[in-house]
Amino acid sequence: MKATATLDRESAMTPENDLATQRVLVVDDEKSISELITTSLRFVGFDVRTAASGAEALRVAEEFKPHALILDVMLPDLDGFEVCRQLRESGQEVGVLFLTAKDSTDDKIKGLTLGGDDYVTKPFSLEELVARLRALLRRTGVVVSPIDEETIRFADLELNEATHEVRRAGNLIDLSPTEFTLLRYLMINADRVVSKSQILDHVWQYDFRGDAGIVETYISYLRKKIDTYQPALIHTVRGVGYRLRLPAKN
Amino acid sequence: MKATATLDRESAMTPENDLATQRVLVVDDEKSISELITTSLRFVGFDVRTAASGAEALRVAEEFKPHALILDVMLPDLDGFEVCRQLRESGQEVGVLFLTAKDSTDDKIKGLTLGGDDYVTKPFSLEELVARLRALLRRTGVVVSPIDEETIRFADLELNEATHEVRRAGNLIDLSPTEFTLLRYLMINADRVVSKSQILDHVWQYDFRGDAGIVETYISYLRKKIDTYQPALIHTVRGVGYRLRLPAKN
DNA sequence: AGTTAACTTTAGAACTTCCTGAGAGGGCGC
DNA sequence: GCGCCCTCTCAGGAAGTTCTAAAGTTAACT
Repeated sequence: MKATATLDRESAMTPENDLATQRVLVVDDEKSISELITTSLRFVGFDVRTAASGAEALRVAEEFKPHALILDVMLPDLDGFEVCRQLRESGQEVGVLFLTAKDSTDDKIKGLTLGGDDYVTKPFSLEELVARLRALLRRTGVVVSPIDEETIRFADLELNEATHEVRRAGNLIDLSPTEFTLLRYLMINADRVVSKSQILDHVWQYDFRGDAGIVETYISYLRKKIDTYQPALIHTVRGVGYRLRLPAKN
Repeated sequence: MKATATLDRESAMTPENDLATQRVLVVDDEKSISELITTSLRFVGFDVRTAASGAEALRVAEEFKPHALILDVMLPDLDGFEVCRQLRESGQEVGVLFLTAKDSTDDKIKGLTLGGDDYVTKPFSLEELVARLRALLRRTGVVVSPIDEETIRFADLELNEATHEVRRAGNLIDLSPTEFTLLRYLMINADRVVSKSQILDHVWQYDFRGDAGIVETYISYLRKKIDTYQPALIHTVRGVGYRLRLPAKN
């Protein structure tokens, strides 16, 4: 499931194709987390390896040469920052997306956004993680895939990943973080029906234990903000899910 | 148990089909469930084996090399996720369709829809299960079956799985979930007579306890929606069942 | 032509799903 | 530590769906 890319003539049908595939090393000692991330990233087209400790990460990185690391700050041996430091010292150009606990007040986290790196707090939603990873790779200059634009458009709706701005018919619309992620998910899947449980799985944090009713509430919020314009774009497919679409021809 | 012999179109064996036959391993400790699934999958052309525990699943998988697993999460020994993990660890590329109770809120389920895997909640209808299994095999890149488009067509009827849109002669038709599943079943079996009990077995959830009269009612609903156009496509074969066909006969 | 079984249609009761408003609770910034 | 924004739960009502049951229609067989 890679190579969604337009194949340029030199690389078409050859192993060089794989050169466009971005390599990500996931470092976390919690198996369930690293599996969740790995599966998801593989599906959206990354080449993924994992490591369960700082030492292992350094070992794997040396031969895998990842374009980016997803790196838990809390590791059994070295901490994430130390792994990052040693990696850079050995001359590897690599973007790092740190995973940290929410209550972490570590100063080191600050200032990361000055460099190319970034961090995501646990628990995260998969949509969020993938979006941040892509933004990081974009910043650190690694090749970008076609589905990796900064602005997603559907009809007169625009959503900008970089600025987090959303516009309908040119008018700026203010969305909360959850509303933003939900709208992005709908836009990525424009025209397809997505079920409430798919939405829940992608947009909400992986440890959310409530029921799918929350999705209805947020759809309602979104409609109030974006479907006060004509025509309505968010449609309910009763018993199945929701779908972003233009008024049906006929 | 029901599961009468349903000879769907795609089970007609030709040598080409044979090469493309996909292997599915069904893992469930409830015999009635695993038999129900097995019978159905066999009739739609899959090569099926079963296992009643996690350990057995791993053993069978090793020599059967399935393309996909249908895997109950609740197993007497290892849980479904552990089976999945060990399988992947041993290097087997395999898509997994998990079966879970409706109220299961297991974290591990999350992310499956981003990854290639998927899950179905019990009780399910066989049409649903097969549709999801096919979608999964499509995603994980295993051989593609002949009817593997997102839209199914018959005469001037179109049914799109992704958008859930149904059109007759280009006109959009609004169907309830049950009507949609019933029409899909008729379309998959276009030109072939399907009995009321076959329909009941495939379209309704396996724990439906009512009688086959419901099928007549739903056929009537469908006719009102799709056979108000000429020519009528849904035909009764008295004493046998129903058949989707064009008037041109022989 | 009459009888019977098979099928069709309709009506409506029971149920499910969806929408929305109100409000509790938590976190963050001022 | 106060207020504001955001998240989430819940509950009532509206709308849509499912299913049963009964009455109407057709076909098949004598």
